[in-house]
Amino acid sequence: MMGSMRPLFHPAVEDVTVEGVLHALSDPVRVAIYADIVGSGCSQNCSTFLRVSEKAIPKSTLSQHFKALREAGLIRSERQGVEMQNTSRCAEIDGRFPGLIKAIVKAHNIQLEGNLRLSRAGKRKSRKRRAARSN
Amino acid sequence: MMGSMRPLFHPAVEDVTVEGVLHALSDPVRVAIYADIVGSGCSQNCSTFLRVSEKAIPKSTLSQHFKALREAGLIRSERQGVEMQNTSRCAEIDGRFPGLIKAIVKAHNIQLEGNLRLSRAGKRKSRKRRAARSN
DNA sequence: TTCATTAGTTCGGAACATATGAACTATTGA
DNA sequence: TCAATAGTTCATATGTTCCGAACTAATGAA
Repeated sequence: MMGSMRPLFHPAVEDVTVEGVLHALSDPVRVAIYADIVGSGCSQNCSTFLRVSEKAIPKSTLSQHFKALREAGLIRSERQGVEMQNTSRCAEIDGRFPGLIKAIVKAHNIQLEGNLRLSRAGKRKSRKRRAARSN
Repeated sequence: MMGSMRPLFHPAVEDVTVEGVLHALSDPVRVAIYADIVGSGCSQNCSTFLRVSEKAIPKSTLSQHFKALREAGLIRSERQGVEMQNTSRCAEIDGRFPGLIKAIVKAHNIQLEGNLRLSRAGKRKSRKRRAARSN
């Protein structure tokens, strides 16, 4: 039987807001997913991310995360057979907010590298000491 | 009687996270406040923002917003007599995440201009039409 | 000192948001 | 028609945010 699922909602670029974008990317799982989609260049399906940064994500939660990215205008999701292809809309968004996406993804990668360095060094929790030093 | 209030908590730059920054700035009131502090160059007290973008903000809520900006590492707050001076830490953050803050503030200003243009044009709610066009 | 004023914080509960297991829909291939 | 795969939706438990009321802190005047 031919399915008649309504197509997913995608906002027009003009309706994309800075707050919306920042909120969508303010979740560690979502930035990780998004940075990966942007970085890979090609489209990715949801299940690729059933584990993200060493952590398992339930698929209902993943689905919500993709919805959040989609409704913020960050990705475009299209069904391709049994699975969903998610592609970044960063070119479009860059037209409206030049440099924004690039800066965020870059910052995310800088942070990732820092975390790697720390965990290689053996994570001797120095956070409190640093905070104290700074006030 | 001399007060002995514990100084406010400020994270060290090394502990500032992208997610933290994005979350703090994903609130329309907070980006507006922050963009203003960054844009003005000089430090601002809280009460300056009892109205933000045409809207009154209760002072307890404002206090929470400043706490959020402070704990994300975006501003430094210091008591100066009876009031609080809030200064941007964007130079520090730029050292860790080059270009991030500038891109966000710029995007916020682009969006502000767009809103102005729209409201001058008489807001004939064209959002749905645009969304439909885009999917 | 005591009081009033100004500026901001904290508390508590209501309103809102998010995460996730269970049940569902859609597509494909056997 | 059925099983398998991929994702969505729903209900709800858990978390977060907002905001009025009550509080603390500093200052200046009486």
